[in-house]
Amino acid sequence: MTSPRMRYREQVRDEVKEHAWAQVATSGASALSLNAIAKQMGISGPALYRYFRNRDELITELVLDAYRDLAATARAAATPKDPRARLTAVAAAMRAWALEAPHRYLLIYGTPVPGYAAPPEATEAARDLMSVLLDGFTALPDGSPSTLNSHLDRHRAWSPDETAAAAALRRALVFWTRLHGVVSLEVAGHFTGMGFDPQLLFAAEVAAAIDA
Amino acid sequence: MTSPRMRYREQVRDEVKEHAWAQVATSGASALSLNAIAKQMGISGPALYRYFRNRDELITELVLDAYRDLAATARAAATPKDPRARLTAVAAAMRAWALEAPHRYLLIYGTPVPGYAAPPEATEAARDLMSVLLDGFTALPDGSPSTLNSHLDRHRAWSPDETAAAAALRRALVFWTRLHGVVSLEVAGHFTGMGFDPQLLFAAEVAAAIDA
DNA sequence: TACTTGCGTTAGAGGTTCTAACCAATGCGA
DNA sequence: TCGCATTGGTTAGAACCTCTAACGCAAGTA
Repeated sequence: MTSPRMRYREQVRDEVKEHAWAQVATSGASALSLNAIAKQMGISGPALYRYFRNRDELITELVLDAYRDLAATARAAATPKDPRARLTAVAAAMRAWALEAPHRYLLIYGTPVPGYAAPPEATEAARDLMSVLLDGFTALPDGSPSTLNSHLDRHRAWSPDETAAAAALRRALVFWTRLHGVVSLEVAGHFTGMGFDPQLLFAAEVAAAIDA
Repeated sequence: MTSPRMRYREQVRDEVKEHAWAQVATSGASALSLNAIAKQMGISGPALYRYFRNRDELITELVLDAYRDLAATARAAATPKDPRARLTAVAAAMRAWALEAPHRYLLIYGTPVPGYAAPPEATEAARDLMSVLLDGFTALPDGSPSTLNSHLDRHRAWSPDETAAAAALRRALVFWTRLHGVVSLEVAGHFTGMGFDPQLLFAAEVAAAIDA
């Protein structure tokens, strides 16, 4: 099924994406230029439109790749048997992933392009990530009681696990938002100049979220 | 000191900014076009360069205005005597401010433009905002003990209040990151389609942060 | 009243995305 | 093995964008 043409096509697409990532890393997604990528590859601008319908499609692919990579990274880090240690490891892996390439994280969680709708595959990857978190919390006692529990019990459409306890849903959600709170401020540079060590704040928040 | 020319200049600058805000709200900051603004104002493109050195300078002004407005909004909401009620009110006001104009919030806390350095006035406004939070927590008992406290006590350069207790610093910081965690995901649309009510999650997180 | 300063203009350079039209080469079916 | 459709490259060009240069008019100032 993989005709030589298909193979070549995939190869070129990958090469384009590689250059795109390099450009995103240095100049951000908003400055991504198909023309510049073409020039780097030694071909002429419009040639790229044989491989990507337009700039948005390329960016969408990058977003999707990032989503899937983050989910895979989280899942790969979930090795410890003890749920607490597992969640801690997952959190650390996610932060490391974000710091490794800040703009990759921001491509997912930063300013969205208005009018841009995330493709279904993105929500799928998001669910996959959530299931890693949920897996940790279902193996843990309920945590402190919360009025949120019953609400989430009634609105659990987003949950990757139909049978998960409401308390686990709540804690996974909170884990996510708190982790994102610290990491997103860190990668966006809002801590620079403040003087403290973000790592310590992060660790404290993760520990608190695990017992929330 | 306000010569008629100065007055006119300020008036035009304000009008430009108004159009810029409208454009940011609908198409995001990355799509902001000086040319389009000029056309809307009935003048020709390059004329705007008499008022703003370049596109970046305009955006910087928008960012600054947003920063100051957020800080002022938070301060204005800090009316209740009871510190808990005060912090709750401040949090609600900040969330409302974000939801009122998502792109205004994202202009501050979203994806930063690489190579863009926040002007000193921005950090000033950030400190002002922080002082509102700090004011709430200094009026509250220390909360749960944390290893972070001593670290922050040693790295308190960012604190608007020299004499604030380390525990208050920690809790203000945590309040900020948690609030941002929920609000930023909400305004970026990451909760849409999940089905639950972000308001309830927010309220729960604020309550938890106040007692952190 | 004379003059400097500031604000507007158009022209244009150089960048972008993306479409249209064309051509060569590649791989596939007959 | 040959013919041909498909694919991937090309250039030209339209319609945007930012920003500079050069110029002229109309203000406020001395």
